[in-house]
Amino acid sequence: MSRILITSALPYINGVKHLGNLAGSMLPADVYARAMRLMGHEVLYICATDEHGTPAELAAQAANMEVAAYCDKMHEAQKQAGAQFGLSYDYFGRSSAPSTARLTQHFAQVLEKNGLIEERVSKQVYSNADGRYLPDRYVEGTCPNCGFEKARGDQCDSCGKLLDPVDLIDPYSAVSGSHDVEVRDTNHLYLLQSKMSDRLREWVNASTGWPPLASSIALKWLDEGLRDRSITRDLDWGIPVTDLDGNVRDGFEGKVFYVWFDAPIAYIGATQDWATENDGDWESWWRTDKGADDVDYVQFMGKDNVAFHTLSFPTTIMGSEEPWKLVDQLKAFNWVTWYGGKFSTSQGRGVFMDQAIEIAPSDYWRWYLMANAPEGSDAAFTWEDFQSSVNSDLANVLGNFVNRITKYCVGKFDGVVPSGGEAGEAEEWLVNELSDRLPKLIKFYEARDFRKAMAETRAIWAAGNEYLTQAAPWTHYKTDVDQAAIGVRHGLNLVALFGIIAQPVIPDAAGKILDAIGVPEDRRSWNFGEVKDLLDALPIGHTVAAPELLFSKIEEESVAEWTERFGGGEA
RNA sequence: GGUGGGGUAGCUCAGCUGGUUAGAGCGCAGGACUCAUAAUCCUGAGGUCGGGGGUUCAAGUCCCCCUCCCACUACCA
Repeated sequence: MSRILITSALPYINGVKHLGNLAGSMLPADVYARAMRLMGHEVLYICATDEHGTPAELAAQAANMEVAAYCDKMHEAQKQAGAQFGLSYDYFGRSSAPSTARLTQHFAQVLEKNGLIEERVSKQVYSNADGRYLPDRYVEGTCPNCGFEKARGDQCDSCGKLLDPVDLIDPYSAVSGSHDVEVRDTNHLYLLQSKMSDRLREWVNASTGWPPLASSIALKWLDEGLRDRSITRDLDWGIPVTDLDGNVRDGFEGKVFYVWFDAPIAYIGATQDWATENDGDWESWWRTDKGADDVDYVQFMGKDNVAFHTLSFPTTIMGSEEPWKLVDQLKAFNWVTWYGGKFSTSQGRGVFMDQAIEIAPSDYWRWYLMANAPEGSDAAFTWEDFQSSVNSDLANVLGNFVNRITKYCVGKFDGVVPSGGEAGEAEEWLVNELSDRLPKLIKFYEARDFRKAMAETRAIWAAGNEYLTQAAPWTHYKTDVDQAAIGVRHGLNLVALFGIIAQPVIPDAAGKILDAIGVPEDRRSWNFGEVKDLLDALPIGHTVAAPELLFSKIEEESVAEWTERFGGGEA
């Protein structure tokens, strides 16, 4: 038994997330959380919406809403989408909650006291028409290098050169289009990450079990030299910068913390809110002096978030010199690509969570996205693969197995688990197969190797079909009902086992299977023990039902329709 | 430009510190079975492991060069 703290990278507030976001952090974290719970570990799975920053303000403006109200609305929308996908958060909080604000202000003060934060003056473009400072990417103008007229302040999309917004010719606001912009001096707090380089490198080098993707990105940044980052912005929406008395710091009116400073802190804030609402003890998860030293902390994220989780946030934690829990394991994912390109919110490319749930049950998506998780490299999404995964793995291998044996039992044995029969070669083969595969399945889950865990899950399901072919109860039934009975009995127990191992990834279908077969709640955990006993776990005489059809197949017409509707197949 | 990740059977991908005839799923071909969602099971055909050079008794696996794809490049999250 261990205590495992799990967080998935905070989904940003400006819209319902697409399947790439789901596959890269929330879903694998959920599957892992479920598996660890089944193995008897004490799990706390925390997530939250990331609500601060310029895009939130602009999205609210576009929706013609106040930012706070917009965030309220989108938080609920994301919470609902998560619930529809069965994401089993222990708590789904918000980075805009007071808890995170207090912690953020606390960390900033402690870091400044420790000499890791200092105030500096920088130049920033101010738009008079918009009444706001503009982040680099919201300033557009003519590229000084190639003459492209819609170059962004941070980079020219035409020639690819990195730019500084003050170099743009005839700059204008990308928000309003106004050319009434000017460069102003503005003071900000800087996090002196460079001072932490050595400690961070030592820590990264000492970390084991990180995927190469995570450690290589962290080391790359360290090798290039960490730059000191501004952690405040000229915005209204966010966490105010305060002094020791809790008042707004002098000269920081109209400024707030940068979202990437406070977002990871929301992991802690959300845990506090979980504790408040559930009579829990947040300190035992986050304070190493209050019991968190035995916690195994695992973070899930897309590759774009690695640097923040391996460098920026650890700087905050370590630099505080307070006994906060640091991350132990990171699981970083590549992208799910959409017909050769990226999923894109702005261009409406790809499938979003709310649309996905409309066209297929969550289990279908969960299985497909995990079986094809972008672990080693980017993974291509195609409708044909989705169809093939669902039809072959879920409908044919698992669904049909459950269906064939339960219906046969109902038809020939009145739905009662039969006694009798003697174990032979088929049974020996099955025991060996399961004895070999179940430990591997557990190992893959523990190592967070999702593709392999799914392949193993499928292989175990397939072994059930193979066993039935060998045992052939329908053949024995004609001459020796007892011999047919052992095949049916083991088949039914396999149904139960298949449901049990399916729980982390396809919880809805697994629940239906286990309910139909009558496996009580307290017998659904992953304490496998002797394989022989697993095959006789259901009591003789116990009544089972044939569940409703678990998975209906995805027809060609659906694929065609979705391809048409979502624009899949374009270059 | 820099950095990182990729280029392995028709498709999607495994192949850790180099070592017997390079693997899986899907698809395809043939066969078996008939309990089942025309499902399942068995067998098989398919690869000069992006290209070239090198190290080694031995390289998909290490080194160099070339080439193609993707991501990141820090005030976008």
